[in-house]
Amino acid sequence: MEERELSPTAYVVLGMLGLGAETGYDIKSIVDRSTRFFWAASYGQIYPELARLERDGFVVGKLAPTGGRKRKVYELTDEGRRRVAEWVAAPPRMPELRDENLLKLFFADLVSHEEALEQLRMRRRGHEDFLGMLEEIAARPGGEDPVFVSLVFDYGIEYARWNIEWCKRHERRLARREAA
Amino acid sequence: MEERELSPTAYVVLGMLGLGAETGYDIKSIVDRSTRFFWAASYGQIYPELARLERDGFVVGKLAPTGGRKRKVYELTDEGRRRVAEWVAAPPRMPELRDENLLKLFFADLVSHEEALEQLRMRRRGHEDFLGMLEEIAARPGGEDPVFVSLVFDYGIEYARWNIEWCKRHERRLARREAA
DNA sequence: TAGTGCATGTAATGCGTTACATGATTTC
DNA sequence: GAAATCATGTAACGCATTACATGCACTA
Repeated sequence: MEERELSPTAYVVLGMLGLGAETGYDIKSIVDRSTRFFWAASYGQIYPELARLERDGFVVGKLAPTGGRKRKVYELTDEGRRRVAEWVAAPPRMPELRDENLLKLFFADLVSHEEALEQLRMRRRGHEDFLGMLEEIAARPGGEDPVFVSLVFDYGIEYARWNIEWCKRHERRLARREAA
Repeated sequence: MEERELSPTAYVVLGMLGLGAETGYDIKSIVDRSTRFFWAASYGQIYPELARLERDGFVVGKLAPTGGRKRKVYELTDEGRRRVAEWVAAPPRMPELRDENLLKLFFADLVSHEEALEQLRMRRRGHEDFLGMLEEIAARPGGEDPVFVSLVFDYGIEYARWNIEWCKRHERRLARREAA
């Protein structure tokens, strides 16, 4: 009996249930405040994924309407819990990110030096906005997050700061070079 | 007349031709030594994309076999050149990376503290290997790269180093916490 | 009563990977 | 003579986004 491979998004669903999410809607809104920056998920994935995971016995759902409003709450089964834990502990793959803005920078030799430098500045501003957004989320009241949840949140903040510094440094360098 | 939207991968193809690549094979091997780390591309995308781009007038290809070996070299048209340049100069989107390993870390509260810490260590090692790979590529002889090509390469190296430091810092912190 | 938030889902389309299939040329 | 590299492509499948469609509950 082969174990079906699960997609990262399937693990997001399982993981969020593990951390206390109850409904599909729940999962989506938690994702939007947390993992979205390094792993997004849409309703178009979440609901069908919940159905598949239920079919395969990784989660169980029961109807729990609030008044006349349809609502289905899910829980991990032991099997589901085992699978997420297995995935979490498994060795990571080679880092491979997907950053369209970096791609633009890579090809910036195809435009004028001034436009290229401007792209670098825009990248910096993008990360400044990103940092602002994270700080706003951090400022919102809310219960204490689990250790690794806040660790990763902290990663986001530091990542943004590091990017801002990196951009500034190279903005200066390339501006000097232009003059020289 | 609406302008067809091009995918980031279409821009990779156009951009690589702009930087001197000639064939589909060429594009793939340059991608594998450069943008792969933040934007990969496979033959299954590159060849059909070249065909579409030719159909739409962004590139022109001509057959240029080497001996009996089939070979088609492509060039940007003015229109193609205009489109890449436009894309390169356009404002970037909100940063959004896709990092499965960060996802694992995010859910690490679902496993034991020891396993979670080990995941953090594995992340560090992953970035150490990544750094090693980049340094090896850097050490290989090869002509001078364009300014922004080497800028982005440098980004990769610094990104790896920053990640290693970040992991080390938090490994120490979480190890202390465990003792306390 | 209008707007926002809670809640569930589907359909169309497009993006991307993997595996497969083929064959010539160069280098060791 | 074998292995690596150059070279082109297709087919199947799965992943992900976007837009659409629906409707209840709460609050200003």
